[in-house]
Amino acid sequence: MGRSTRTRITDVAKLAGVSLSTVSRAMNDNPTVDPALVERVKAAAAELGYTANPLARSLVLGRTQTVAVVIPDLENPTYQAILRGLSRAASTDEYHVLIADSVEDLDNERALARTTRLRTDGIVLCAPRMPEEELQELLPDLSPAVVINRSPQPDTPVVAADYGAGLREIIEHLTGLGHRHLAYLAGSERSASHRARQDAIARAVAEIADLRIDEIPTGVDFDSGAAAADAVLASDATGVLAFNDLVALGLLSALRSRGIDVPERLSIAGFDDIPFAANATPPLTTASVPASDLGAQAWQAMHALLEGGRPTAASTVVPALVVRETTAPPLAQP
Amino acid sequence: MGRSTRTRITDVAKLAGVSLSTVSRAMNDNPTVDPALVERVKAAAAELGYTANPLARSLVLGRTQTVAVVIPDLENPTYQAILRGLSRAASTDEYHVLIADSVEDLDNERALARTTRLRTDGIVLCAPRMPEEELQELLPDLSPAVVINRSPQPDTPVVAADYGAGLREIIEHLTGLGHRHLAYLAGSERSASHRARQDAIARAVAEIADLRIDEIPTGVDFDSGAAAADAVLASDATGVLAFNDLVALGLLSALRSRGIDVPERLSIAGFDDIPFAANATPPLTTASVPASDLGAQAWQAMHALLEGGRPTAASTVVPALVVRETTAPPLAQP
DNA sequence: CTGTTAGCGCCTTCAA
DNA sequence: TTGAAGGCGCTAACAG
Repeated sequence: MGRSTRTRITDVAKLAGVSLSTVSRAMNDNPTVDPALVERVKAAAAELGYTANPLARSLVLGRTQTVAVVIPDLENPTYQAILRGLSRAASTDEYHVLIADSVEDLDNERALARTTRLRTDGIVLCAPRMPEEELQELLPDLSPAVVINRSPQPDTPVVAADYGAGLREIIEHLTGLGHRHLAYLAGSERSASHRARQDAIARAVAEIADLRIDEIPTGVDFDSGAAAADAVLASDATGVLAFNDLVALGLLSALRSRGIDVPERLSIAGFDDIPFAANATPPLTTASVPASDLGAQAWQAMHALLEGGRPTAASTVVPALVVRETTAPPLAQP
Repeated sequence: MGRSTRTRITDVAKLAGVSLSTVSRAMNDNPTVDPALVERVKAAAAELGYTANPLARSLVLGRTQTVAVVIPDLENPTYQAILRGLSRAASTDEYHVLIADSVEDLDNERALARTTRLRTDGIVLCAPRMPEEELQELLPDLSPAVVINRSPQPDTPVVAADYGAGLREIIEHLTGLGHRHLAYLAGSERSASHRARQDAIARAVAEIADLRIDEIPTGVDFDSGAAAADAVLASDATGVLAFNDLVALGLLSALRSRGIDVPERLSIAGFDDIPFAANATPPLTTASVPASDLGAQAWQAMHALLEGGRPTAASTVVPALVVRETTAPPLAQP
């Protein structure tokens, strides 16, 4: 790099007065080299500022020390946290991360996964809205791969948050406060986490007396949440289960600007516990998904695949209910 | 990838009944190939699902179609936005992004920059707190490189937000409202943007009658802002210039929980316009730094370096004042 | 323990 | 227009 062409292994060999294979061996700490030579070689390498060209090594070794991460949207705090956890964990093991943001474009997603995989040793796929069959068709071509937040896969480790369990905690919190009519602001219909929540809702409705939960199709971002305010009010629900914190915060903001008190008039619970959830006004009750842990665990699974060779068991993280100030008992009915 | 070893160029050659050089030429759309052969080769390639191994190409072509991005902290919304803008712009030009999060570790930062650069065609360095001399020593080894949010560099394009101009706008906004005693919550002393702001403050104090601005060492995150509440109150300032939105929001939160009204009792202005600034309560007045544009422009500069060969002029983005509801005229003095 | 040789998979002169 | 041969920079058998 820099101005002239980089120094190669032969330059070091020449300076140290040995063959290039000795240099290679010495630089890789191969024990079958005379310690005196090792020293001479390393001195020569240091003098020339030599580092082996990683590309050439990759080609011959068949590994790049790099993994690809495909993320649907770098703007979403949850995916940012996953990326961060993954990136930091990987760097601990001296691996690099190639990042691919599909910008929520499903077609793009497959292509990106395929092409980035070619440049790396493995891929971590975070594609919550890819149809299941498409995923199953894609995964064999991607191996070794790790998948985040999807249902279990045949030959691929899955690292997922248990959205159903998290939602159940929230529902129990609200029913415990006395709520019997809730609204669920549904995000993307196609996501696995949405299905997990629907299951949790169905079970809760079956198990908890008098409980009713209306589903309101909404979206996944702040503006969607704000836009759902009228529908929420029309539903007469006394508590809201938002698809995620962004939606909850959007709804919260829209309600406040209409002069509607939260939690007095309406309780709101989010999901994820993004950084600002705790700093909202009022602070948001939510289920905390340790997204950066998800990323770190995804790396552990990938690392096991890469070094160990055998897939680890699927790992699940359970969101923790965080009760803050957007939930309270419902108003006494007249 | 997948189970067996990938198909190589010779497999395609065999199936198409041509030499491997013809396959190479055909796949790269070299015009000196018989159209009939091109078709036959591409059909064979398609049948085998062949794609040239990017590693091998990289080695022989001397380019990886990848750039490295070094970021001090993937948790910071500004850097996230820079990464996002950069990543999306680069993918438009068919480039990949290798990401390196130095986790605010300065030693790490240099090493990371050097090693990731070896695997890529160029590097975008976002290292606001690296000492200037260290940067100047490092950059020649990194070329081609682009630097974000630093003062101009000898042979390296710099893409920067004009923090001084942004702060000046905020100061004028506040003095226009009648404030004459402000507090500046300083972030990291070593960052270039901090120096730019100090200059802006010095100029403003010299030019605007009766204006006084106290500097309070604070920090760069939410908690630092919250922790500065007492110092701010003790200063008797009527308006606050926060180092960034995180600090402003932290201060805002701490003041509210002490029952102090913003903006009635104290005006607060942030900096950056991170996603939640608009949704804070009250919505935060700030200077909007289009961080994802910064990232996109950094890519443009890098792309020019990579393809064009010559550095582009330094580009600067000017933050735009966004007046929301945390600033108001000061209370009339008794 | 060290040097020579053969690739990793591909692109690209050089001849034909 | 096509094929054969060399080499990108490195590692790993294979001899010595």
